[in-house]
Amino acid sequence: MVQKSNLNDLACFQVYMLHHAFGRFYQTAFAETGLTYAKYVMLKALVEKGKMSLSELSARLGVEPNTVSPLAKKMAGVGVIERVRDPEDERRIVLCPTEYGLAILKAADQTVTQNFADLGISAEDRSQAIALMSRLRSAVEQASPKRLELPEAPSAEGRDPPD
Amino acid sequence: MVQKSNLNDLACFQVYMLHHAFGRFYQTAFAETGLTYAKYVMLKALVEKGKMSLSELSARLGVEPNTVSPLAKKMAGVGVIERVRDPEDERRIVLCPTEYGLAILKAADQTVTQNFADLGISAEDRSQAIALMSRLRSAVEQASPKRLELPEAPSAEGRDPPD
DNA sequence: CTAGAATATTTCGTATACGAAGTTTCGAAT
DNA sequence: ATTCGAAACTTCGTATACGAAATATTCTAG
Repeated sequence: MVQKSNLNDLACFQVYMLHHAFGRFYQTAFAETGLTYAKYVMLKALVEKGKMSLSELSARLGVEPNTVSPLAKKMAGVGVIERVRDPEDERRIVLCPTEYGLAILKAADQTVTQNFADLGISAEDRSQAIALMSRLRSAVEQASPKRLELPEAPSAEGRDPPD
Repeated sequence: MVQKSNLNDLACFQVYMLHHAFGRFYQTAFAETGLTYAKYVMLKALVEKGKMSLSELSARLGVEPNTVSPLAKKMAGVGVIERVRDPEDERRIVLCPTEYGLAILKAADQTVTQNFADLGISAEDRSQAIALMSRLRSAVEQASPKRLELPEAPSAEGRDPPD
C-alpha cells in the first residue's frame, strides 16, 4: 500500500506555517515603522557585506533578482541604502547601506534578537534547527523535481455561481 | 557589547530561504497542472479532515481566512472541492473535496513524497526538523512581539531619480 | 422580542514572490 | 570594427499573504 503522509509530517508544510507565523510576528513588531521583514533582511545582508550588486544580494537572500529590484528602489527612495550604477560595468547596480540604514538596522537587530530570546528556545535547539534547515535548503536547491501529472478533469462546466 | 547576530544565525532567515526554495521547487513540480503549493495543502487538509469550514481550514493551515477565501472559490470553480453554505449556520462556508479532488491529491501526494525522498534527508533528521519547527511555531504564535522604534529619518527629500 | 455584541466571510489596498520576456551593456570571435 | 551571445537588470502578469474594514448572520441581554 502507498505510504500515507500526514500534512503535519511534511517538512515543507511546517516550513510553510512557520514562515507565515514569523511573517505576522515581524509585521507586528515592525508595525508602522515602514520597515518590513524583507527589507530588514536585505539591509542586514548589505551591512554584513558592505556593498553588493543586486544579483549578489538576491543570491545571498535566496530570492530572484526581480524580487529584490523594486525593493531596492524603495529603500533607496527613503534613504536607507544607496543605489548606483557600477562605473566599471554599467549593467550592474551597486547597493550599500547609508548611515541612516546602519542606524535603522542597529535598532531592528536589537528588537529581533530580543524577540527571539523571548521565545524561550534553547541555544542548542536553535542551532540544531538552523543546521537542519540549512541542509534541507541545499538539498531542495540542488534537486530537480519530478513533475506531477494529473488525471484529466471531469469536463463539467458551470459549477457554483460565484455566490 | 551588543550581541552580534549574523544573518545565517537567525532562525527566521533560514525559514525564509527554505520557504522560498520549496516554493520554487513545487512551482516547478506542479508546473502547468494548475495546482499550486497553497492549493495542494488546502486540498490535503480537507481530505484528511473530510470537511471543514473556511475558518477551520485557515486555522489548520496557519494562515488568515481572507487568504483562504479566494483560493477556495477558485478550487470550487475547477471542481476540486465543493463549497456550500452551512444550512445550520448561514454564516459558514463548508468545504469538502470532490472525487476529482481526491484523485488529484492522490497523484500529487505521490509526487511530493517521491520528491522529498529524493532529497536524501534521513528519516531522523526529517522528524527532528519537523519537531523543532513545530515547537518554534508554537512559540512564535504565542508570543507578542516587542515593537521596534526607529531613529528619525534624515529629512532629505529628493534622492535618486527613479533611473 | 429587539438592540447590539459576537462570529464568519468577503472585499480592499498593499507587499512580497515567481517566471517569462524585454532592454541595455559587455565580451568574444571573427 | 561588427555581430552575436551572455549577463544584469527591469517590466509585466499572476499568485499568495496580510490587516483593516464592510457585510451578513447568529446570539444574548434585557
